[in-house]
Amino acid sequence: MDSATKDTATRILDAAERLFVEHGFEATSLRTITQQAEVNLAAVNYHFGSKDALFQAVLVRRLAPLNQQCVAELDVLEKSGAPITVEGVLMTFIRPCLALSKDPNRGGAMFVRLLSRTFVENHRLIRDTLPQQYSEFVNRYSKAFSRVLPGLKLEELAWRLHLAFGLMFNAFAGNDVLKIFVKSDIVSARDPDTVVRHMIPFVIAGLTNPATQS
Amino acid sequence: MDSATKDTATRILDAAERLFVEHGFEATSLRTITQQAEVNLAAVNYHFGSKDALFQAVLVRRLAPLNQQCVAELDVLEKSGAPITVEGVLMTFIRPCLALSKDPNRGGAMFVRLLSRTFVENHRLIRDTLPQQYSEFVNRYSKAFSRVLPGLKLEELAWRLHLAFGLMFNAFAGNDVLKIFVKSDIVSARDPDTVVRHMIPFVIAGLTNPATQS
DNA sequence: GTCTATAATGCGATAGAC
DNA sequence: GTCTATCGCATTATAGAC
Repeated sequence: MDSATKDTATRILDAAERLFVEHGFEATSLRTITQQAEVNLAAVNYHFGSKDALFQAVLVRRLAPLNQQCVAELDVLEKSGAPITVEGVLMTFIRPCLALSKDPNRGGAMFVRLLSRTFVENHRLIRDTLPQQYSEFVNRYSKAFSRVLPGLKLEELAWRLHLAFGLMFNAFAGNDVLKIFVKSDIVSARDPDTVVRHMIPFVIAGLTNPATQS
Repeated sequence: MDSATKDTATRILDAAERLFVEHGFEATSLRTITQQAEVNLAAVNYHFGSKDALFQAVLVRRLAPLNQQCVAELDVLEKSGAPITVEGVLMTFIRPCLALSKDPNRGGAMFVRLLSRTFVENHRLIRDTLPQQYSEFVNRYSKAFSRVLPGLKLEELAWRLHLAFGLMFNAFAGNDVLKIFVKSDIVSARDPDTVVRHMIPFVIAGLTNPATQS
């Protein structure tokens, strides 16, 4: 669908998504959003009610489907009867994220970065609304990983998942700035396939590591 | 030193550090900063020149010493003659960060979180000034890790360091929000010792992992 | 160095015509 | 649904007295 043919609400969501990830929520004004979306300033409050509500709408538009896809992939895996591995469970999360990252029409790459940024910003809207959205996600992945990592204590498993998902969102976000820690001309953190190719073995190694700090 | 006896510039730096990490740069006003610092509003522009310059001052106040400590620890390790391991190199980075995280007088925990947040926010001031500050840091750690991870191609090493340092800053930041991915009542991401205890084996496993994605 | 007062600008939100 | 105009408020920054 061409940009000019999208309705006003969608044009606002697209522009807001792009600008929020680029400059952050607070630094992005409704005036800039409506200007880039080529709609009237008052349209934001007409369609969404407030800037906060717009932010929430930007998130749930893609988060709900992404969430459902992950759970659906888990369903398929668990009902397939095939032997379930750590990599298998991991890929049910990575595949939908990767698809989102690579789909320009869905503004995917933007959104995954926005999600990562939103976590770090610890935004008030997210603290309240996002945990509910994710309760099934958390429960399903906790159980799935505990099945394929049976040797771990509950606390150890929780910590490894905490670190693993943090790493993956960070990597998907593809921040150029982190490249200052390595040769910046070697690592191109923006190509999703390359990111995932290096991310997977690193995460699996961390999750399955037999050693535990004394 | 008691808070009331600190000079104006220091009081401003302390308040700004705390508020920037709590609400972000854009969402923190000079009015709030000067109010919490119990100094006059005009003092910020007198001592620092602008809000941007204040932000930069907040960062370099702790970043420069932290940087030097890491390099100094690397010096000690490399001149000790003892066999150098991945964990040994890693700890030269983790120890100063951990010390900073645990020193309340240095506002340490606040600062490490601010650093992580600043990376993700990809702030314009950081894109320009921070890479210079870190050029020696990057060179030293690149060489040190290539010595203890001799089997890796240059690109593979760069990616692992990219992922490892991203993970560590993310973990040091101790964002509560990431806990929604795991049982939130088990993982207490705010105690630096606990974070490090779980972080170290995970990172080492990822760095030393013999497997490479086909 | 510290303060008051204020300039200059931008913000989110809304009223009301069409 | 869309638009103009504007309200009320907050912001950074500065001028100038002390």
